[in-house]
Amino acid sequence: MPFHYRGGVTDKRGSRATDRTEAIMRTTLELGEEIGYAKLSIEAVAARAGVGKHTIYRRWSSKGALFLDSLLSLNKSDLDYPDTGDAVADLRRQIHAAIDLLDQPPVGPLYRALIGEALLSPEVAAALNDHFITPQAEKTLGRLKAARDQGQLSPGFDLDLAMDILSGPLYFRALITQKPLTHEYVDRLIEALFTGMGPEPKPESQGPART
Amino acid sequence: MPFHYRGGVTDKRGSRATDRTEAIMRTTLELGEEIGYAKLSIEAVAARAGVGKHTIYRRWSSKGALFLDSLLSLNKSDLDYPDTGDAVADLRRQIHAAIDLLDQPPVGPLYRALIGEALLSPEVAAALNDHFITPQAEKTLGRLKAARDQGQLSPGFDLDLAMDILSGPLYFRALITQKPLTHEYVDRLIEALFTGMGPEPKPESQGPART
DNA sequence: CCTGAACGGCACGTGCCGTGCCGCTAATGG
DNA sequence: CCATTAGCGGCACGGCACGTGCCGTTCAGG
Repeated sequence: MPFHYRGGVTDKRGSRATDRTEAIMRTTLELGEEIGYAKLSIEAVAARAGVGKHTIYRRWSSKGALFLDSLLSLNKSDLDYPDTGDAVADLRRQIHAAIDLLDQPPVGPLYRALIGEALLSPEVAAALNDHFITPQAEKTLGRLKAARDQGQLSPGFDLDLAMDILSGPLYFRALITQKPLTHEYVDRLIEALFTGMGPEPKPESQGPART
Repeated sequence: MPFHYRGGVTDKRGSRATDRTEAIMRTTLELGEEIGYAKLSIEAVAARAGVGKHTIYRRWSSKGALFLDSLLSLNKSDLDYPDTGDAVADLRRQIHAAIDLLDQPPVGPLYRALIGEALLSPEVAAALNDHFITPQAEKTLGRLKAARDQGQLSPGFDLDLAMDILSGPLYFRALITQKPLTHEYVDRLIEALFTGMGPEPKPESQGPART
């Protein structure tokens, strides 16, 4: 069931409506993979899905809104965090899972396009933040906070900044410089975050411990 | 003079052609600020600039290409790096200048839209990388490399990773979470990069505290 | 079974795209 | 100084997708 900005919250729609909704989103992803988001048109989705354009416009206010819902409908597992007691290991595992999902085909290119659309459309940006970016960040922040409360991180640990340093470089690579995201890169990033890349040469290279 | 993907490299165009080119780019920025990039149309630019559509299409292959050139034409100083001998201070100064230019109106919203367009158009993405992202990164890498060669950084210092950690969080904030970029934030980021945010409370100093 | 909301199909007006043509302008080279 | 010619503004065109209106049909809930 989509977030569909238009359409009431009541949602007493029956099975027929649900069928249409799912068929439209499925077709959207299908066409999106084939021709790319930029060339995607609501007319084409309607035609292939065997649906009237009204049926789409009744549910979504724009191509971006439709695409956002379609993509998020894939995010079944929702990238939930493990909590094994070892915060760094949990972070590592979760971020590995995130890049495997979000940076690889078929989702990767579509997610990339979705962010592009969000940068051009404030409505899509707000919806993307509310329904994906923020919830995801909350999970990371929650895990970090638990670690701090358990004494695994210093009391003054800046959760938000750590969050940015964990996510920022990944988005920067995926969206801007378009270099590959690998597990190895994530590991280097995490190590750098915790041990620093100090102006003075580091005493020991490997391991999370420093000094 | 624009990069204009179409149009020969010979460029024996006279002053009239240059006048038109500059007028078009000026009008593009003007209209872009007024109604936003998304609603910008080449027809509207042509009309306001008092120019035929051909005159635009002769120079640029797309709205994105025109917009890219128009924006880059503002980047006079090119965000050149100082080299005072203190690498960290130089980095700090340069990044402060960068966010003052790129994240504040009028450039901020336009640059944001440009990246959105780049995420939807491979051609624009390639041109943006070639003409701005990569050159800018090279400058940062060059400054870091000089610092490493001078012994201010450890011999094994990962230049590329440091580059990502310096840029990534800023783009992440500006583009994704849409939180403000302040000099104070940049300072915290730089400190975290070099000193780390260690898993265990740091022995000396009071850690990467906010302040 | 009945009723009404939702639906598919079709058509319409609108806006912008990218291109072709036409007559003019102005920079260039002899 | 003038002839040449590329570049130019203006206009029109076909094409496409948008978003909406209408009409007859379908189907789920009462």
